[in-house]
Amino acid sequence: MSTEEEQIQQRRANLAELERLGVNPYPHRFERTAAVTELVAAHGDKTGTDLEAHKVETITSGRVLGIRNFGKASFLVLSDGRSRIQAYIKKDSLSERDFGIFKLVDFGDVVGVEGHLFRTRTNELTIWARRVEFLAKCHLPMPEKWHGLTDVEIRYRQRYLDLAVNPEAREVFQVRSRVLAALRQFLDSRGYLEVETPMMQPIAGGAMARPFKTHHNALDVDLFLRIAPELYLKRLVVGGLERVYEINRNFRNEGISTRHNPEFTMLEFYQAYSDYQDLMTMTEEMVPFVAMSATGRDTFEIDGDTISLRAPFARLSLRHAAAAAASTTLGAPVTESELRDQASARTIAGRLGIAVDPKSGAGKITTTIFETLVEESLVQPTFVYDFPTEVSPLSKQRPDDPDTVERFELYIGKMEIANAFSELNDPVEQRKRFEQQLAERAKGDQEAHAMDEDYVRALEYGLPPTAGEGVGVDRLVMLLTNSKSIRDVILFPHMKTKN
RNA sequence: GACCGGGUAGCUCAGUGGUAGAGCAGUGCACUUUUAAUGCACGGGCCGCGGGUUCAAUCCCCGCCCCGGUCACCA
Repeated sequence: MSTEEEQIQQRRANLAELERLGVNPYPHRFERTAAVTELVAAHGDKTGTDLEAHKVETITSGRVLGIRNFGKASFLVLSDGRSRIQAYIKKDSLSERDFGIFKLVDFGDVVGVEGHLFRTRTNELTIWARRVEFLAKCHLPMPEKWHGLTDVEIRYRQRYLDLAVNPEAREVFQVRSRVLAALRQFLDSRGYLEVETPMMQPIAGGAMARPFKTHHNALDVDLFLRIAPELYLKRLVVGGLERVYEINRNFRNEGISTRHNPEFTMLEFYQAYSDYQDLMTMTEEMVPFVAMSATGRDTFEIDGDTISLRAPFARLSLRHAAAAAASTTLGAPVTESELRDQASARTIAGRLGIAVDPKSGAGKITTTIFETLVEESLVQPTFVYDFPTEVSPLSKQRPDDPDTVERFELYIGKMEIANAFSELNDPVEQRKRFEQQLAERAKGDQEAHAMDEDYVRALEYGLPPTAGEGVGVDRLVMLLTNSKSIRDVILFPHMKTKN
Protein backbone atom coordinates (compact mmCIF):
# COMPACT_ATOMS: atom_id res chain seq x y z
CA MET A 1 0.00 0.00 0.00
CA SER A 2 2.22 2.81 -1.08
CA THR A 3 2.65 3.46 -4.71
CA GLU A 4 1.15 6.80 -5.56
CA GLU A 5 -1.92 5.01 -6.92
CA GLU A 6 -2.37 3.04 -3.72
CA GLN A 7 -2.09 6.15 -1.58
CA ILE A 8 -4.70 7.82 -3.74
CA GLN A 9 -7.01 4.87 -3.29
CA GLN A 10 -6.50 4.97 0.47
CA ARG A 11 -7.43 8.65 0.49
CA ARG A 12 -10.51 7.99 -1.61
CA ALA A 13 -11.50 5.23 0.79
CA ASN A 14 -11.34 7.75 3.64
CA LEU A 15 -13.48 10.10 1.57
CA ALA A 16 -16.05 7.35 0.97
CA GLU A 17 -16.09 6.55 4.66
CA LEU A 18 -16.82 10.20 5.46
CA GLU A 19 -19.77 10.09 3.09
CA ARG A 20 -20.92 6.84 4.70
CA LEU A 21 -20.94 8.69 8.03
CA GLY A 22 -23.21 11.31 6.47
CA VAL A 23 -20.53 14.00 6.27
CA ASN A 24 -20.51 16.19 3.17
CA PRO A 25 -16.81 16.26 2.23
CA TYR A 26 -17.31 19.35 0.08
CA PRO A 27 -19.50 21.72 2.08
CA HIS A 28 -20.41 24.99 0.38
CA ARG A 29 -19.57 27.34 3.20
CA PHE A 30 -17.58 27.52 6.36
CA GLU A 31 -17.99 30.55 8.57
CA ARG A 32 -14.68 31.26 10.18
CA THR A 33 -13.89 34.08 12.54
CA ALA A 34 -10.20 34.35 11.75
CA ALA A 35 -7.61 33.13 9.28
CA VAL A 36 -4.64 31.32 10.77
CA THR A 37 -2.35 34.27 10.03
CA GLU A 38 -4.76 36.61 11.78
CA LEU A 39 -4.86 34.35 14.84
CA VAL A 40 -1.10 34.17 15.06
CA ALA A 41 -0.77 37.92 14.56
CA ALA A 42 -3.40 38.74 17.18
CA HIS A 43 -2.46 36.20 19.85
CA GLY A 44 1.04 35.01 19.06
CA ASP A 45 2.52 37.01 21.92
CA LYS A 46 0.03 36.00 24.60
CA THR A 47 1.07 33.74 27.45
CA GLY A 48 -0.83 30.70 28.65
CA THR A 49 -1.93 32.71 31.68
CA ASP A 50 -3.25 35.49 29.43
CA LEU A 51 -5.23 32.98 27.44
CA GLU A 52 -6.72 31.42 30.58
CA ALA A 53 -7.66 34.79 32.02
CA HIS A 54 -9.25 36.03 28.80
CA LYS A 55 -10.46 33.10 26.79
CA VAL A 56 -10.15 33.51 23.02
CA GLU A 57 -12.74 31.56 21.07
CA THR A 58 -12.05 31.06 17.39
CA ILE A 59 -13.22 29.29 14.27
CA THR A 60 -10.52 28.89 11.69
CA SER A 61 -9.54 26.71 8.79
CA GLY A 62 -6.60 25.58 6.71
CA ARG A 63 -4.73 22.81 5.01
CA VAL A 64 -3.50 20.02 7.25
CA LEU A 65 0.29 20.01 7.06
CA GLY A 66 0.95 17.79 10.03
CA ILE A 67 -0.77 15.12 12.08
CA ARG A 68 0.76 13.93 15.32
CA ASN A 69 -1.31 11.11 16.71
CA PHE A 70 -1.41 9.84 20.28
CA GLY A 71 -4.38 7.55 20.11
CA LYS A 72 -7.06 9.43 21.98
CA ALA A 73 -5.40 12.82 21.47
CA SER A 74 -3.70 14.35 18.48
CA PHE A 75 -2.26 17.52 17.06
CA LEU A 76 -3.27 18.82 13.65
CA VAL A 77 -1.12 21.49 12.03
CA LEU A 78 -3.23 23.91 9.99
CA SER A 79 -1.76 26.28 7.40
CA ASP A 80 -3.32 29.14 5.50
CA GLY A 81 -0.29 29.34 3.24
CA ARG A 82 1.40 32.02 5.30
CA SER A 83 1.24 30.87 8.91
CA ARG A 84 0.62 27.69 10.81
CA ILE A 85 -1.18 26.90 14.01
CA GLN A 86 -1.83 23.59 15.65
CA ALA A 87 -5.12 22.24 16.95
CA TYR A 88 -5.33 19.91 19.92
CA ILE A 89 -7.75 17.12 19.08
CA LYS A 90 -8.80 15.45 22.30
CA LYS A 91 -11.35 12.68 22.08
CA ASP A 92 -13.17 13.79 25.24
CA SER A 93 -13.58 17.34 23.92
CA LEU A 94 -15.26 16.39 20.65
CA SER A 95 -18.51 14.82 19.60
CA GLU A 96 -18.28 11.27 18.35
CA ARG A 97 -19.07 12.59 14.84
CA ASP A 98 -16.27 15.15 14.90
CA PHE A 99 -13.71 12.74 16.31
CA GLY A 100 -14.78 10.33 13.58
CA ILE A 101 -14.16 13.03 10.99
CA PHE A 102 -10.74 13.73 12.44
CA LYS A 103 -9.75 10.10 12.20
CA LEU A 104 -10.40 10.18 8.45
CA VAL A 105 -8.34 13.32 7.83
CA ASP A 106 -5.34 12.81 5.56
CA PHE A 107 -2.24 14.96 5.28
CA GLY A 108 -3.18 17.80 2.90
CA ASP A 109 -6.92 17.85 3.53
CA VAL A 110 -8.63 21.18 4.24
CA VAL A 111 -10.44 21.30 7.56
CA GLY A 112 -12.12 23.78 9.84
CA VAL A 113 -11.67 23.84 13.60
CA GLU A 114 -13.56 25.60 16.39
CA GLY A 115 -12.21 25.98 19.91
CA HIS A 116 -10.34 28.21 22.30
CA LEU A 117 -6.69 29.17 22.34
CA PHE A 118 -4.25 27.89 24.95
CA ARG A 119 -0.60 27.09 25.30
CA THR A 120 0.63 23.53 25.62
CA ARG A 121 3.28 22.33 28.06
CA THR A 122 5.83 23.09 25.38
CA ASN A 123 4.37 26.62 25.13
CA GLU A 124 2.97 26.22 21.62
CA LEU A 125 -0.04 28.38 20.74
CA THR A 126 -2.80 25.84 20.14
CA ILE A 127 -6.52 25.64 19.44
CA TRP A 128 -8.31 23.33 21.86
CA ALA A 129 -10.77 21.88 19.36
CA ARG A 130 -14.36 21.18 20.26
CA ARG A 131 -15.53 21.00 16.65
CA VAL A 132 -13.93 19.68 13.47
CA GLU A 133 -15.39 20.19 10.01
CA PHE A 134 -14.21 18.60 6.82
CA LEU A 135 -13.88 21.20 4.04
CA ALA A 136 -12.08 19.60 1.09
CA LYS A 137 -10.25 16.40 0.24
CA CYS A 138 -6.65 16.15 -0.85
CA HIS A 139 -6.65 13.13 -3.13
CA LEU A 140 -2.93 13.17 -3.87
CA PRO A 141 0.03 12.46 -1.61
CA MET A 142 1.67 15.64 -0.34
CA PRO A 143 5.37 16.57 -0.34
CA GLU A 144 7.33 15.59 2.72
CA LYS A 145 6.86 17.62 5.87
CA TRP A 146 10.52 18.07 6.75
CA HIS A 147 12.41 18.74 3.50
CA GLY A 148 9.27 20.04 1.84
CA LEU A 149 9.12 20.64 -1.88
CA THR A 150 12.44 21.76 -3.33
CA ASP A 151 12.37 20.39 -6.87
CA VAL A 152 12.29 23.63 -8.86
CA GLU A 153 10.56 22.02 -11.79
CA ILE A 154 7.60 20.94 -9.66
CA ARG A 155 7.63 24.27 -7.81
CA TYR A 156 7.22 26.15 -11.10
CA ARG A 157 4.90 23.76 -12.90
CA GLN A 158 2.67 23.11 -9.88
CA ARG A 159 2.90 26.46 -8.14
CA TYR A 160 -0.17 25.62 -6.05
CA LEU A 161 1.87 22.95 -4.28
CA ASP A 162 4.80 25.29 -3.79
CA LEU A 163 2.53 27.91 -2.25
CA ALA A 164 0.73 25.35 -0.13
CA VAL A 165 3.85 24.02 1.58
CA ASN A 166 6.49 26.75 1.25
CA PRO A 167 5.61 29.91 3.18
CA GLU A 168 8.66 31.68 1.75
CA ALA A 169 7.24 31.24 -1.75
CA ARG A 170 4.08 32.91 -0.57
CA GLU A 171 6.09 35.74 0.96
CA VAL A 172 7.74 36.55 -2.38
CA PHE A 173 4.35 37.07 -3.99
CA GLN A 174 3.13 39.11 -1.02
CA VAL A 175 6.07 41.42 -1.62
CA ARG A 176 5.37 41.47 -5.33
CA SER A 177 1.79 42.54 -4.70
CA ARG A 178 2.96 45.29 -2.36
CA VAL A 179 5.50 46.49 -4.94
CA LEU A 180 2.73 46.91 -7.51
CA ALA A 181 0.53 48.69 -4.98
CA ALA A 182 3.39 50.99 -3.97
CA LEU A 183 4.23 51.86 -7.57
CA ARG A 184 0.60 52.79 -8.18
CA GLN A 185 0.43 54.77 -4.98
CA PHE A 186 3.59 56.66 -5.86
CA LEU A 187 2.40 57.56 -9.35
CA ASP A 188 -1.23 58.20 -8.42
CA SER A 189 -0.12 60.65 -5.77
CA ARG A 190 1.76 62.58 -8.44
CA GLY A 191 -1.26 63.02 -10.65
CA TYR A 192 -0.65 60.13 -13.00
CA LEU A 193 -3.47 58.38 -14.80
CA GLU A 194 -3.26 54.61 -15.07
CA VAL A 195 -4.18 53.46 -18.58
CA GLU A 196 -4.27 50.29 -20.64
CA THR A 197 -3.04 50.18 -24.21
CA PRO A 198 -3.12 47.37 -26.78
CA MET A 199 -1.31 44.12 -26.10
CA MET A 200 -2.01 43.03 -29.68
CA GLN A 201 -0.48 45.46 -32.13
CA PRO A 202 -0.19 45.57 -35.92
CA ILE A 203 3.35 46.97 -35.54
CA ALA A 204 5.41 45.85 -32.56
CA GLY A 205 7.24 49.01 -31.61
CA GLY A 206 8.71 50.90 -28.69
CA ALA A 207 11.70 48.65 -28.13
CA MET A 208 14.36 46.67 -29.96
CA ALA A 209 13.20 43.07 -29.74
CA ARG A 210 11.71 40.26 -31.76
CA PRO A 211 7.96 39.91 -31.22
CA PHE A 212 5.57 37.00 -30.99
CA LYS A 213 3.24 36.81 -33.93
CA THR A 214 -0.42 35.90 -33.79
CA HIS A 215 -3.39 36.00 -36.12
CA HIS A 216 -6.89 37.44 -35.96
CA ASN A 217 -9.16 35.05 -37.82
CA ALA A 218 -12.21 37.22 -38.51
CA LEU A 219 -10.10 40.13 -39.73
CA ASP A 220 -7.57 37.79 -41.33
CA VAL A 221 -4.67 39.94 -40.21
CA ASP A 222 -1.42 39.11 -38.48
CA LEU A 223 -0.85 40.88 -35.19
CA PHE A 224 2.05 41.04 -32.80
CA LEU A 225 2.05 40.71 -29.05
CA ARG A 226 3.48 43.95 -27.85
CA ILE A 227 7.14 44.31 -26.98
CA ALA A 228 6.42 47.66 -25.26
CA PRO A 229 3.51 50.05 -24.74
CA GLU A 230 5.71 53.08 -25.37
CA LEU A 231 4.36 54.41 -28.66
CA TYR A 232 0.74 54.18 -27.50
CA LEU A 233 1.45 55.91 -24.21
CA LYS A 234 3.11 58.83 -25.97
CA ARG A 235 0.10 59.11 -28.30
CA LEU A 236 -1.90 59.66 -25.11
CA VAL A 237 0.41 62.47 -24.05
CA VAL A 238 -0.18 64.05 -27.47
CA GLY A 239 -3.86 63.81 -26.60
CA GLY A 240 -3.34 65.79 -23.44
CA LEU A 241 -3.02 63.02 -20.85
CA GLU A 242 0.05 64.70 -19.50
CA ARG A 243 0.95 62.03 -16.96
CA VAL A 244 0.16 58.41 -17.77
CA TYR A 245 1.43 55.04 -16.72
CA GLU A 246 0.75 51.43 -17.51
CA ILE A 247 1.73 48.31 -15.63
CA ASN A 248 1.30 45.27 -17.77
CA ARG A 249 2.91 42.43 -19.65
CA ASN A 250 5.35 42.73 -22.50
CA PHE A 251 6.25 39.79 -24.71
CA ARG A 252 9.63 39.28 -26.30
CA ASN A 253 10.51 36.34 -28.46
CA GLU A 254 13.97 35.71 -27.12
CA GLY A 255 16.00 33.42 -24.97
CA ILE A 256 14.96 32.46 -21.46
CA SER A 257 17.36 32.99 -18.57
CA THR A 258 17.46 33.75 -14.87
CA ARG A 259 16.69 37.36 -15.82
CA HIS A 260 14.36 36.84 -18.81
CA ASN A 261 10.89 35.37 -19.12
CA PRO A 262 9.13 35.56 -22.51
CA GLU A 263 6.35 37.54 -20.85
CA PHE A 264 7.36 40.00 -18.20
CA THR A 265 5.82 42.89 -16.37
CA MET A 266 6.84 46.42 -17.22
CA LEU A 267 5.88 49.72 -15.70
CA GLU A 268 6.06 52.55 -18.20
CA PHE A 269 5.27 56.13 -17.28
CA TYR A 270 5.36 59.39 -19.20
CA GLN A 271 5.43 62.88 -17.83
CA ALA A 272 4.97 65.96 -20.02
CA TYR A 273 7.06 69.11 -19.46
CA SER A 274 9.93 67.11 -17.99
CA ASP A 275 13.22 65.68 -19.12
CA TYR A 276 15.40 62.75 -18.19
CA GLN A 277 17.05 64.67 -15.37
CA ASP A 278 13.64 65.05 -13.73
CA LEU A 279 13.14 61.30 -14.04
CA MET A 280 16.45 60.54 -12.37
CA THR A 281 15.31 62.55 -9.38
CA MET A 282 11.92 60.92 -9.43
CA THR A 283 13.43 57.42 -9.73
CA GLU A 284 15.66 58.12 -6.75
CA GLU A 285 12.50 58.78 -4.78
CA MET A 286 10.39 56.00 -6.24
CA VAL A 287 12.77 53.07 -5.76
CA PRO A 288 13.38 53.56 -2.03
CA PHE A 289 9.70 54.38 -1.50
CA VAL A 290 8.65 51.12 -3.12
CA ALA A 291 11.30 49.16 -1.22
CA MET A 292 10.22 50.59 2.12
CA SER A 293 6.52 50.13 1.36
CA ALA A 294 6.90 46.55 0.20
CA THR A 295 9.53 45.27 2.62
CA GLY A 296 10.12 47.89 5.30
CA ARG A 297 13.77 48.06 4.30
CA ASP A 298 15.94 50.01 1.90
CA THR A 299 19.08 47.89 2.12
CA PHE A 300 19.37 44.40 0.66
CA GLU A 301 21.93 41.61 0.60
CA ILE A 302 22.62 40.24 -2.86
CA ASP A 303 25.43 37.73 -3.39
CA GLY A 304 27.26 38.99 -0.34
CA ASP A 305 26.96 42.65 -1.32
CA THR A 306 24.92 45.08 0.73
CA ILE A 307 22.92 47.25 -1.63
CA SER A 308 21.57 50.55 -0.38
CA LEU A 309 18.62 51.99 -2.25
CA ARG A 310 18.90 55.37 -0.56
CA ALA A 311 19.29 58.42 -2.75
CA PRO A 312 21.41 59.76 -4.29
CA PHE A 313 22.30 57.07 -6.81
CA ALA A 314 25.67 57.04 -8.55
CA ARG A 315 25.83 58.54 -12.04
CA LEU A 316 28.03 57.32 -14.82
CA SER A 317 28.35 58.56 -18.39
CA LEU A 318 28.19 55.55 -20.70
CA ARG A 319 30.93 56.70 -23.08
CA HIS A 320 33.13 57.87 -20.25
CA ALA A 321 32.70 54.58 -18.38
CA ALA A 322 33.31 52.52 -21.53
CA ALA A 323 36.47 54.47 -22.35
CA ALA A 324 37.76 54.23 -18.79
CA ALA A 325 37.09 50.50 -18.55
CA ALA A 326 38.69 49.92 -21.96
CA SER A 327 41.76 51.91 -20.87
CA THR A 328 42.11 49.86 -17.72
CA THR A 329 41.63 46.56 -19.50
CA LEU A 330 44.10 47.40 -22.26
CA GLY A 331 46.58 49.20 -20.04
CA ALA A 332 46.63 52.02 -22.61
CA PRO A 333 44.56 55.17 -22.86
CA VAL A 334 41.29 54.97 -24.81
CA THR A 335 39.46 58.25 -25.37
CA GLU A 336 35.75 58.92 -25.75
CA SER A 337 36.37 60.48 -29.15
CA GLU A 338 38.00 57.25 -30.33
CA LEU A 339 34.80 55.46 -29.34
CA ARG A 340 32.77 57.87 -31.43
CA ASP A 341 34.56 56.82 -34.61
CA GLN A 342 33.40 53.57 -36.16
CA ALA A 343 36.81 52.43 -37.38
CA SER A 344 38.72 53.16 -34.18
CA ALA A 345 35.87 51.84 -32.02
CA ARG A 346 35.97 48.57 -33.91
CA THR A 347 39.75 48.37 -33.50
CA ILE A 348 39.41 48.91 -29.76
CA ALA A 349 36.69 46.25 -29.49
CA GLY A 350 38.97 43.90 -31.39
CA ARG A 351 41.86 44.54 -29.01
CA LEU A 352 39.49 43.93 -26.11
CA GLY A 353 38.47 40.62 -27.65
CA ILE A 354 34.86 41.75 -27.90
CA ALA A 355 33.09 40.44 -30.97
CA VAL A 356 31.04 43.07 -32.77
CA ASP A 357 28.91 42.79 -35.86
CA PRO A 358 30.90 44.25 -38.80
CA LYS A 359 27.84 46.36 -39.65
CA SER A 360 27.65 47.93 -36.19
CA GLY A 361 28.27 51.63 -35.89
CA ALA A 362 30.37 53.36 -33.24
CA GLY A 363 27.42 53.79 -30.89
CA LYS A 364 26.50 50.14 -30.88
CA ILE A 365 30.13 49.11 -30.43
CA THR A 366 30.56 51.50 -27.50
CA THR A 367 27.40 50.16 -25.90
CA THR A 368 28.66 46.60 -26.32
CA ILE A 369 31.98 47.52 -24.74
CA PHE A 370 30.12 49.10 -21.85
CA GLU A 371 27.89 46.08 -21.33
CA THR A 372 30.82 43.71 -21.47
CA LEU A 373 33.24 45.58 -19.25
CA VAL A 374 31.18 47.75 -16.93
CA GLU A 375 27.75 46.21 -16.34
CA GLU A 376 29.09 43.46 -14.07
CA SER A 377 30.46 46.05 -11.65
CA LEU A 378 27.23 48.03 -11.17
CA VAL A 379 26.16 46.66 -7.82
CA GLN A 380 24.95 49.82 -6.10
CA PRO A 381 22.18 51.79 -7.80
CA THR A 382 23.75 53.61 -10.74
CA PHE A 383 22.33 55.81 -13.44
CA VAL A 384 24.16 55.20 -16.67
CA TYR A 385 23.41 58.20 -18.84
CA ASP A 386 24.00 59.75 -22.24
CA PHE A 387 23.57 56.91 -24.67
CA PRO A 388 24.66 56.98 -28.31
CA THR A 389 21.86 58.21 -30.57
CA GLU A 390 22.40 55.21 -32.82
CA VAL A 391 21.03 52.76 -30.22
CA SER A 392 18.19 55.04 -29.07
CA PRO A 393 15.78 55.69 -31.95
CA LEU A 394 13.04 57.19 -29.74
CA SER A 395 15.20 59.43 -27.54
CA LYS A 396 15.90 63.12 -27.88
CA GLN A 397 19.40 64.28 -28.73
CA ARG A 398 21.41 66.49 -26.45
CA PRO A 399 21.29 70.06 -27.74
CA ASP A 400 25.11 70.24 -27.66
CA ASP A 401 25.78 66.77 -29.10
CA PRO A 402 23.58 65.15 -31.78
CA ASP A 403 25.41 61.81 -31.40
CA THR A 404 24.23 61.53 -27.81
CA VAL A 405 20.70 61.31 -26.47
CA GLU A 406 19.24 62.30 -23.12
CA ARG A 407 18.76 58.82 -21.84
CA PHE A 408 19.68 56.78 -18.78
CA GLU A 409 19.43 53.25 -17.56
CA LEU A 410 19.30 52.38 -13.88
CA TYR A 411 21.42 49.43 -12.82
CA ILE A 412 21.09 47.77 -9.45
CA GLY A 413 22.71 44.50 -8.45
CA LYS A 414 24.26 44.12 -11.92
CA MET A 415 20.80 44.17 -13.47
CA GLU A 416 19.20 46.73 -15.70
CA ILE A 417 16.14 47.81 -13.75
CA ALA A 418 14.94 50.90 -15.62
CA ASN A 419 15.40 52.72 -18.90
CA ALA A 420 14.35 56.33 -19.39
CA PHE A 421 14.81 59.25 -21.71
CA SER A 422 13.69 62.62 -22.88
CA GLU A 423 11.27 61.67 -25.63
CA LEU A 424 12.08 62.57 -29.19
CA ASN A 425 9.16 64.80 -30.18
CA ASP A 426 10.36 66.20 -33.52
CA PRO A 427 8.43 64.23 -36.18
CA VAL A 428 10.94 64.99 -38.90
CA GLU A 429 13.82 63.68 -36.83
CA GLN A 430 11.70 60.71 -35.70
CA ARG A 431 10.95 59.74 -39.29
CA LYS A 432 14.66 59.95 -40.07
CA ARG A 433 15.46 57.67 -37.10
CA PHE A 434 12.85 55.15 -38.19
CA GLU A 435 14.35 55.16 -41.65
CA GLN A 436 17.77 54.49 -40.20
CA GLN A 437 16.25 51.58 -38.29
CA LEU A 438 14.69 50.27 -41.49
CA ALA A 439 18.14 50.36 -43.03
CA GLU A 440 19.47 48.33 -40.07
CA ARG A 441 16.62 45.90 -40.57
CA ALA A 442 17.44 45.60 -44.26
CA LYS A 443 20.99 44.72 -43.24
CA GLY A 444 19.60 41.84 -41.21
CA ASP A 445 19.02 43.27 -37.73
CA GLN A 446 15.74 41.59 -36.82
CA GLU A 447 15.42 43.71 -33.70
CA ALA A 448 15.67 47.06 -35.45
CA HIS A 449 12.66 49.25 -34.98
CA ALA A 450 9.82 49.18 -37.52
CA MET A 451 8.32 52.30 -39.11
CA ASP A 452 5.14 53.46 -37.41
CA GLU A 453 3.47 56.06 -39.64
CA ASP A 454 0.64 56.78 -37.24
CA TYR A 455 3.08 57.41 -34.42
CA VAL A 456 4.93 59.93 -36.58
CA ARG A 457 1.58 61.52 -37.44
CA ALA A 458 0.80 61.82 -33.73
CA LEU A 459 4.11 63.63 -33.25
CA GLU A 460 3.17 65.89 -36.14
CA TYR A 461 0.24 67.12 -34.06
CA GLY A 462 2.73 68.05 -31.36
CA LEU A 463 4.07 66.11 -28.39
CA PRO A 464 5.05 68.46 -25.58
CA PRO A 465 8.52 68.05 -24.14
CA THR A 466 8.10 64.75 -22.33
CA ALA A 467 10.20 62.29 -20.39
CA GLY A 468 9.35 58.61 -20.12
CA GLU A 469 10.64 55.61 -18.23
CA GLY A 470 10.23 51.85 -18.20
CA VAL A 471 10.81 49.81 -15.07
CA GLY A 472 11.27 46.03 -15.10
CA VAL A 473 8.92 45.09 -12.31
CA ASP A 474 9.99 41.44 -12.10
CA ARG A 475 13.61 42.43 -11.67
CA LEU A 476 12.75 45.00 -9.05
CA VAL A 477 10.90 42.28 -7.16
CA MET A 478 13.91 39.96 -7.55
CA LEU A 479 16.04 42.59 -5.92
CA LEU A 480 13.64 43.15 -3.04
CA THR A 481 13.12 39.44 -2.39
CA ASN A 482 16.71 38.31 -2.95
CA SER A 483 15.55 35.99 -5.72
CA LYS A 484 18.25 34.61 -8.00
CA SER A 485 15.91 33.73 -10.83
CA ILE A 486 13.09 35.69 -12.43
CA ARG A 487 11.07 32.45 -12.30
CA ASP A 488 10.97 32.78 -8.54
CA VAL A 489 9.01 36.03 -8.77
CA ILE A 490 6.61 34.98 -11.54
CA LEU A 491 3.80 32.72 -10.36
CA PHE A 492 3.69 30.65 -13.51
CA PRO A 493 6.98 31.10 -15.37
CA HIS A 494 7.16 29.78 -18.89
CA MET A 495 7.94 26.06 -19.05
CA LYS A 496 8.17 23.74 -22.01
CA THR A 497 5.21 21.42 -22.25
CA LYS A 498 5.98 18.02 -20.86
CA ASN A 499 4.24 14.84 -21.88
C1' G B 1 21.26 27.67 -30.09
C1' A B 2 26.33 25.84 -27.59
C1' C B 3 28.61 23.80 -23.26
C1' C B 4 28.32 21.77 -18.16
C1' G B 5 25.32 19.38 -14.30
C1' G B 6 20.85 16.71 -13.12
C1' G B 7 16.27 13.12 -13.84
C1' U B 8 16.19 6.39 -8.89
C1' A B 9 9.60 5.22 -4.11
C1' G B 10 4.45 10.43 -3.14
C1' C B 11 8.71 13.89 -1.18
C1' U B 12 14.17 14.57 0.07
C1' C B 13 18.26 11.87 -1.42
C1' A B 14 22.16 7.56 -1.44
C1' G B 15 23.85 3.65 -4.77
C1' U B 16 25.81 -0.48 -8.06
C1' G B 17 27.62 -4.17 -14.85
C1' G B 18 24.66 -9.54 -11.41
C1' U B 19 17.18 -10.03 -7.32
C1' A B 20 17.06 -1.80 -5.82
C1' G B 21 18.51 1.48 -0.63
C1' A B 22 17.57 5.24 3.53
C1' G B 23 14.66 9.05 5.96
C1' C B 24 10.01 11.20 5.77
C1' A B 25 5.15 10.07 3.76
C1' G B 26 1.67 5.41 3.54
C1' U B 27 -0.72 0.83 6.05
C1' G B 28 -1.45 -1.88 10.96
C1' C B 29 -0.82 -1.89 16.44
C1' A B 30 0.27 0.93 21.13
C1' C B 31 0.13 5.77 23.27
C1' U B 32 -4.96 11.86 26.12
C1' U B 33 0.10 18.35 25.89
C1' U B 34 3.20 16.58 20.92
C1' U B 35 5.89 19.44 17.50
C1' A B 36 11.04 16.29 12.32
C1' A B 37 6.52 12.90 18.53
C1' U B 38 8.01 7.79 19.90
C1' G B 39 8.18 2.24 19.65
C1' C B 40 7.10 -2.34 16.90
C1' A B 41 5.53 -4.53 12.30
C1' C B 42 4.27 -4.22 7.03
C1' G B 43 3.91 -2.68 2.05
C1' G B 44 5.74 0.36 -1.91
C1' G B 45 10.10 1.21 -7.98
C1' C B 46 9.04 0.88 -16.55
C1' C B 47 16.03 3.71 -11.81
C1' G B 48 13.10 10.13 -17.71
C1' C B 49 12.11 7.81 -22.97
C1' G B 50 14.09 4.93 -27.26
C1' G B 51 18.01 2.23 -29.40
C1' G B 52 22.91 -0.31 -28.85
C1' U B 53 27.03 -3.22 -26.40
C1' U B 54 26.83 -7.49 -23.01
C1' C B 55 25.32 -14.01 -20.76
C1' A B 56 23.31 -9.83 -17.90
C1' A B 57 22.26 -2.48 -18.19
C1' U B 58 19.34 1.74 -13.41
C1' C B 59 24.86 1.75 -14.14
C1' C B 60 28.72 1.61 -20.24
C1' C B 61 27.75 3.82 -25.53
C1' C B 62 24.36 6.65 -29.06
C1' G B 63 19.91 9.53 -29.82
C1' C B 64 15.76 12.12 -27.76
C1' C B 65 12.71 14.63 -23.81
C1' C B 66 12.45 17.67 -19.41
C1' C B 67 14.87 20.73 -15.42
C1' G B 68 18.94 23.77 -13.63
C1' G B 69 23.47 26.65 -14.50
C1' U B 70 26.94 29.30 -17.77
C1' C B 71 27.36 31.62 -22.47
C1' A B 72 24.99 33.88 -26.73
C1' C B 73 20.41 37.44 -27.35
C1' C B 74 17.84 40.75 -24.52
C1' A B 75 14.88 44.04 -20.02
